[in-house]
Amino acid sequence: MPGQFFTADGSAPNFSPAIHSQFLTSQSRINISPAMARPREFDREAALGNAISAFAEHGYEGTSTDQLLDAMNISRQSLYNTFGDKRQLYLEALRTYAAESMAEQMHSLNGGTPLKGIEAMLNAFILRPSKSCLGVSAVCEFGHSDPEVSMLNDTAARALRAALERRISEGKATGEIDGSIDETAAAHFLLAALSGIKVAARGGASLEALRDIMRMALRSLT
Amino acid sequence: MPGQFFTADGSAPNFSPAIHSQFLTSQSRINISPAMARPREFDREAALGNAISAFAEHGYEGTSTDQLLDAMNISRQSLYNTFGDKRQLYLEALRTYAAESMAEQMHSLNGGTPLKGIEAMLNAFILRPSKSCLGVSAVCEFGHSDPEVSMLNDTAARALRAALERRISEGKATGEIDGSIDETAAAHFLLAALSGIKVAARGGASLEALRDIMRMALRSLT
DNA sequence: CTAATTTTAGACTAAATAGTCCATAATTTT
DNA sequence: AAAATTATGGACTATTTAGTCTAAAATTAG
Repeated sequence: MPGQFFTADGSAPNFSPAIHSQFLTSQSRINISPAMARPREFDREAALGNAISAFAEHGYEGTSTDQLLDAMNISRQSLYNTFGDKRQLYLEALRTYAAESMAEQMHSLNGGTPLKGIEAMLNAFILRPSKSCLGVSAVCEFGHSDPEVSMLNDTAARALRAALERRISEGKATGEIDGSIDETAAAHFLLAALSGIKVAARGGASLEALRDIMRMALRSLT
Repeated sequence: MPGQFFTADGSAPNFSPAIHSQFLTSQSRINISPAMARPREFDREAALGNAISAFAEHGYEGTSTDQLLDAMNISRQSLYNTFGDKRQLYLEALRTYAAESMAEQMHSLNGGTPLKGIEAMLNAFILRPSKSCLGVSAVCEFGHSDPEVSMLNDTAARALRAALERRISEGKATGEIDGSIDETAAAHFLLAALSGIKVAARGGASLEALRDIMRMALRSLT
């Protein structure tokens, strides 16, 4: 099928344009001539997941390209061909991490009653095997000095706060959450409580300590 | 006065042994021979303070020696003579930052009623001109992978939690804080709330948002 | 099979980085 | 004033880093 979009491993073309448009010229993945190329041997998603872990563990500046190659189990050339450069890889890692963790959090948040949903959202992180969060890492490393990084973090935070506000309103309506609470304030607070849990976990806090934090945070809603 | 301890600028000898013993051999600040040397022209504390700001703003890996020189306003040689190397400078910065912020927090915490003290402690960070915290930065950058960094952070956290527990007990006794609250859990929570405020501030949250977080955190105590 | 194309591994490059060295200037005791 | 000593600035070095290039292997269409 000449002229068709193509990915080596047979997976979906995956042309989220915001992500990949920048690579198109240099990679020219559009096939015009007849002969096909050797397909990619590694799993792009898996490699990206390993990059996410590496960056979350050591930060952007603290992760060398050699470390990335090692963690991702791909060759140097594959990294640059597939992900552009270190910064583009980082931005894609952050974008992907934000999307994935957002999906998980939304899923937890929207299950059960409003209060149970909020509890599940906080608890989801506590139950996670890895205790490092690329989002918090990025905020701490860059503050709001890097516009692209900030944009990704701000967008994710805004979406999560909006979802929290909706759930809090709902909880107020059912009486599960104190009617005098301001939704915006509570949403800010719960996001901060989640960050607090993440920082504590990153510092080596016990599961019991993390549960303490969660329980006390929930107390403020009733 | 031969054989006497000496600091160039006439300030106190400042031999907190835990801090400086490591430099003694390489610096040999003990004066035996008669002639005196040129005194240091820069203010050690001020230079260290600037290093703290630089590290807090960009992290350990993200701050180059050139950036440090620039921020501290000293020469390359002075940095290495006075502080050892980049890592020793970082550790001293972290140690000094921890001591100073601990002193401030203790001061706020122990003023007024227990609840007012806790509020003042949280509010102290909100009111601070600089919104970056070297402690949180270090935890996020290194997790608990670096023993020396971890030790400094853990010690500071333990001390602050102990102080919080005492104040919470006091508040329970006076009835200002709900008697059913577990001191340890509440101390864990308040420290996490402070971290949450710091991460939010680092991400560019408004003062109003930070106050929201503080108010909601205090709500959980009553 | 052959041609076309891309992956992979590893050599290579240019820049940045941490840390050292050296000559000069400055300061204090004798 | 002279000697001793140390701070300073800048040149210097060795290492690491991000990123490029090359050559061989692999894979698929024709």
